[in-house]
Amino acid sequence: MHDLRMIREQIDVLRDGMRRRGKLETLAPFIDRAAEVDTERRMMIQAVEERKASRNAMTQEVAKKKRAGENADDLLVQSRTLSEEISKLESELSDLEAELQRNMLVVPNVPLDDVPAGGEESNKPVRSWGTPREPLSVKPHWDVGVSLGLIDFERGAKISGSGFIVFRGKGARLVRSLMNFMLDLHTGEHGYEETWVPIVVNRASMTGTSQLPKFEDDMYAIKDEELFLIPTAEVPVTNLYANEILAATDLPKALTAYTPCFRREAGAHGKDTRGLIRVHEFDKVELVRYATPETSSDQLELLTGHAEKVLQLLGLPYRVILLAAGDTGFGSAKTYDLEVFAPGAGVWLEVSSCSVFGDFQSRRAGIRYRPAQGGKPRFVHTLNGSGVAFPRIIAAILEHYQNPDGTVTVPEVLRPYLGTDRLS
RNA sequence: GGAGAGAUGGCCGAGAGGCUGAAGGCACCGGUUUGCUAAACCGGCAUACGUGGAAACGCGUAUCGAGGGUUCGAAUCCCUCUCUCUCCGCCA
Repeated sequence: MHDLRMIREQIDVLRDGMRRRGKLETLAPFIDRAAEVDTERRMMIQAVEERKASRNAMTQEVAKKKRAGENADDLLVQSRTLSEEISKLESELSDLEAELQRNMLVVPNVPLDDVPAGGEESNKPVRSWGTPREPLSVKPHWDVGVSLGLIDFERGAKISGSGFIVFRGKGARLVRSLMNFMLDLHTGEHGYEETWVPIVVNRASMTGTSQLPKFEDDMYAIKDEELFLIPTAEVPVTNLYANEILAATDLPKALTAYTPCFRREAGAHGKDTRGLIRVHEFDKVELVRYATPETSSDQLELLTGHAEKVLQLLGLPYRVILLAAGDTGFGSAKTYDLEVFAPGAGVWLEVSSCSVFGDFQSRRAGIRYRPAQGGKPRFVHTLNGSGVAFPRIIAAILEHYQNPDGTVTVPEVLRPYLGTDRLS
């Protein structure tokens, strides 16, 4: 955990941010307490360091006397007393730091100024692409997927549980095709470096990208190991440069990764859970960018465009929603959701969430860069977005491309990967 | 899983209780000099926190894998953990 200090001038910014999220009432006590603790902490640091300074002086003096063969017993006694005081004050100091951190870790990021205040109802459609089919004019994907032999829900539930999916035949190959198509696009056309990362990470990584401590219940943990299954490749990929200082010439840095993602979805039972809409394990290609503070807003537009490109090439109608402050994720400063229309289920499905985090994650994870003219290291800004999540894309394909006879036309870009132009 | 060795600045590498934020070298940056390049020489070159300052920068504290301990004092001694390497076992 790197840098969660309360900067006194920031209190108003934090409070305003929480107000726009509609969370000021619940979070103000934490912010106010953090500010108090921070003041105490600074005083404590001074008290400790004063004593250390005089102890150091004594130590030098002792060394000098010893070399000169003089007696230093009085200094030894004084120094010992000082050391006892110091260790007492230091333990108080570490209590204060723990308390500061506890308070700050539960405060979400401050939304950017152009993020609408309010909750979900204030989400703002930004643009849309393509023409959706008539709602409920086709069969839902859970019917077609099963009847075409692409998805085996029962056996997924049998071997793992509800919300775990088995794809078979062309269905399985479709998953593989999506992975290759998306990675090829992002590495070939959009300049991302492909990475292949662990899907099990430690607590520090989970805290670095701000999944912890808030969302521990949403994660699968490996018993007795302090390891977690990742809910998104954002976690391992963003943490790749944790506690490092990058060169200015490294920025912007663009990384992509395919991974499975694991989410317990605690408390989400019964809501939009049919078929492939909400599952515990799913696949996703993720886009991660590191940028300078000056460029991060533009980088969000760029990254969102890269995710949109996937949907355009797949020919799936979608819309882009700017999330209101209250609906924006914990660590995000601004988020665009990409939703595709699934005409069989009759719903818009979020397939990507593109966010800029400012220095919220990089402070926690300690990701910095050295500005070009050799200045002090600064925190990078981090961004990420799905590019994109598979199951809902598969749902959309099975519905949007469904023919009257129940077969499904394969989007052109996938044909080379899937080896067929029709699922039947 | 068992046995052993190790972890020092961007890199290499000394140091083995006090005078070490850390020798020396390399890399890098600035300068001098020499037709250019190169070389030589001189200088600079970690991070964080606290504090003062408009700033330049100053002062203090901490940091030799991490955390604890011993000691007046720890890179140096002790303990725990993590990671790396070698050998053995097991294994996709």
